[in-house]
Amino acid sequence: MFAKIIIDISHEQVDRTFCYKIPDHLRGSIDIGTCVLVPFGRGNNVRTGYVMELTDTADFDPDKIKEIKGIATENLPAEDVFIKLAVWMKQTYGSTMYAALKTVLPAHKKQAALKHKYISLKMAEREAREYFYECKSKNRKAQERLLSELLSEPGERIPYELVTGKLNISAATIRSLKDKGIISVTEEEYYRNPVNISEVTAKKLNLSDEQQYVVDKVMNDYDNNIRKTYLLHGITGSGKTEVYIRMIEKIIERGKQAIVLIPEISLTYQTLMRFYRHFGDRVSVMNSTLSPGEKFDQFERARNGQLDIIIGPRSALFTPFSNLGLIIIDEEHEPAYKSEQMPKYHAREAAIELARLVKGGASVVLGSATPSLEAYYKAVTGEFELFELTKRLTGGTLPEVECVDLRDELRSGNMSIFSRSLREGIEDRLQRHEQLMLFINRRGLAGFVSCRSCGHVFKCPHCDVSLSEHKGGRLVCHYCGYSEPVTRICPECGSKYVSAFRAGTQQIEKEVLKYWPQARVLRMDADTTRTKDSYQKILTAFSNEEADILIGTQMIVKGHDFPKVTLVGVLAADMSLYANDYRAAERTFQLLTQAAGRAGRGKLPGKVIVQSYQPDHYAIQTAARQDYNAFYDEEIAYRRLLAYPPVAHMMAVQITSRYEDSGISFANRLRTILEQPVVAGIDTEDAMFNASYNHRLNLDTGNDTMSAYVNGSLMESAKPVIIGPAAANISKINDVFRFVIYVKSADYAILTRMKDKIERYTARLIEAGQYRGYSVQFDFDPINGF
DNA sequence: AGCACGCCGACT
DNA sequence: GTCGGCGTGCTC
Repeated sequence: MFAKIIIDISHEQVDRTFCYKIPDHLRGSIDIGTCVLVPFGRGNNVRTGYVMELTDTADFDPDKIKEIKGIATENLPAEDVFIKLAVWMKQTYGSTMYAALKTVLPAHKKQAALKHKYISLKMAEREAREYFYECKSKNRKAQERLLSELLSEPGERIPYELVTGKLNISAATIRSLKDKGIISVTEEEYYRNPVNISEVTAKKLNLSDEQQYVVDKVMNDYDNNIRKTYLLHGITGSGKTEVYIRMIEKIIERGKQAIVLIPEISLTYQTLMRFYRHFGDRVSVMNSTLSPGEKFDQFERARNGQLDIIIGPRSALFTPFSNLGLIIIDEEHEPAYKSEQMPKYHAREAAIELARLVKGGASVVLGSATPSLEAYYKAVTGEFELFELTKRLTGGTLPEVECVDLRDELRSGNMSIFSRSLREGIEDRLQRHEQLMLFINRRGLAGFVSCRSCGHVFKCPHCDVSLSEHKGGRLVCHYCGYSEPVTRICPECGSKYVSAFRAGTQQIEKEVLKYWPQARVLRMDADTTRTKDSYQKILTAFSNEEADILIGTQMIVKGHDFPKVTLVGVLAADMSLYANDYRAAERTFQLLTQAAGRAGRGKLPGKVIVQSYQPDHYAIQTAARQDYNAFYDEEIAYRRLLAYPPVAHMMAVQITSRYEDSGISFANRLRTILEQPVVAGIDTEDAMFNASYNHRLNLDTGNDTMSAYVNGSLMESAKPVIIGPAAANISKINDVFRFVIYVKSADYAILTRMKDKIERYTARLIEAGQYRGYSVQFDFDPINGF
């Protein structure tokens, strides 16, 4: 009957839906996402708009509702794809259509001028001057202001913004002067380009057999019209970037364009330069430091065919190329690919969906030295094609890794943060004038509590995650709400060395200077990198050997070459192991592997010393051996056992409330909604859900052993498991209380259905005016805690 | 954004 | 009274 439509005007005041009637002859051909023509405003000017919602009831004065005029046919094909992507996002991750649309159409917010408008005199100067005096005498103040400005510099043109801004002249005044032929408004298009290199200077490197195989396979598939997702698992230094560049070259030869996603632009400056040197001004970059205008212009350049490649963070996915052929996601495992705003989409999944939606389809290439469990799982099960790059091209050998047991150190009376082995190593490097890095793993510093004598960590008995110490003197589990009182005596060994372990970069710096006052130390953490270029400055200084020791957090282990570094010390490697989420081991492995990859990149052999209280933990052991497959096997078994992603899926229902009590009771009400057995016949959607749900539960396992096993394992967890509500990880922000319910199921579609149920419930509450001070958000397969 | 409505000063 | 510029507010 009615359609809620977003009008295609980039202005905040009309940035919402308007309700229109669907005429009979258009019924059936209008769906969510359809681009329609509608009369808008007092003049009933026809504008394009996007259908966001179809409803049977109008929430507006029926007499004032206008009819949809028709369907916009000359719509940009790229835009169409993005509307579909927005619909997919809304359905997959749960958000308003408007939020999904805003995410996907960044060009929609056109704050910056694509064209610069100028105002100049059209009339001859003498005539204009006469008119100016006329205005003066007739008290046409606005016209007088404008003309006086124009006549002060005849022949000059004044920027339009200056006229409407500083001179405070309304558009109506300008229009009337223009209609009288006194002034003319000229528009000049120009694009800002953040890349200032236009020469192609890179020389072609010879690919190794491994690299060449990947390029050939992907391109052969492409030419044979096979579109799929590839996972490129290549150890650090195995030349992934060169593979990307070669594939992009070939995609461009076929008249297609490519998107390259990278986690954080500031961290990969060298990589960026390689792309610039290869593709000159056919490549552009998108990142958060660009102004909205620059961002908009890059999208326009892409739309107009001036670009072949865009490099940027996850939002670069929404670049409106007309013939997208390839999407590359570098460092695919990085958590930055998951959006923290609604819709909480994952760039990897969104890229795959986008590749499916674009005309002719696109290929997706994921690259990482330490692939996410998600990607590797899909590679193992055959959904992605796996490539391995096993040889280091940079020549350096893999470093020797030594694991130190900090419990032993304590037992032999060493209370310092440096083990004897690490101290010797530092001493040695300082004497030989070689460089070293000290890496503190600060992930998961939420205050896990452990025994420094035996390494015992306090864990939740139901969830296998560590407990966090809360102010109230209790240890609390953030997954299920379990809590127990804090004890200061270890239940395992009876020692009194139980504490929430904390250590920061400052303490390490202090400690270093205590032992080696002559050492030149650089420290890199959130404090020292607050200003704009400080990050690059510190790295450059260290690279120029202005310091002997670089101390830092995660930041220092990402993809930088320091040939003089021969020792990397990892202090407290297990800090991130007991973060209270199921991805703790995966993150630890990734960080340690990256840290280890920093040593011995030049001619000198490297050494890594890993200190931890749990040196036997598989994440530490496998990272020390640089053995991804062994890590994967252990980790996937754990995920399977506890039905965590990627084996099963997990939906976090995140609830906020102004009041603690009503928040809890609201959360509990949501739980009962989630628990309710779905009775067929209540409504079609629920009936459909019920059918698919039962169908999935009764599904028989196939004959094939592998798939039978996978299905069998999935079968057990297809029935949704509801955990909570519990207080969120951060239980209160700005006096708003936060709660979370987790639902696990092997079947993503079941979770989606449950999300829809909640959405319908909250919609009903809103209608009844009983939804005061709450908000509900969804996070599927969450990466960041709530 | 873009349009019309209505207020207000100036002129018949 | 009337004409026309200019600011304001609304758009299904």
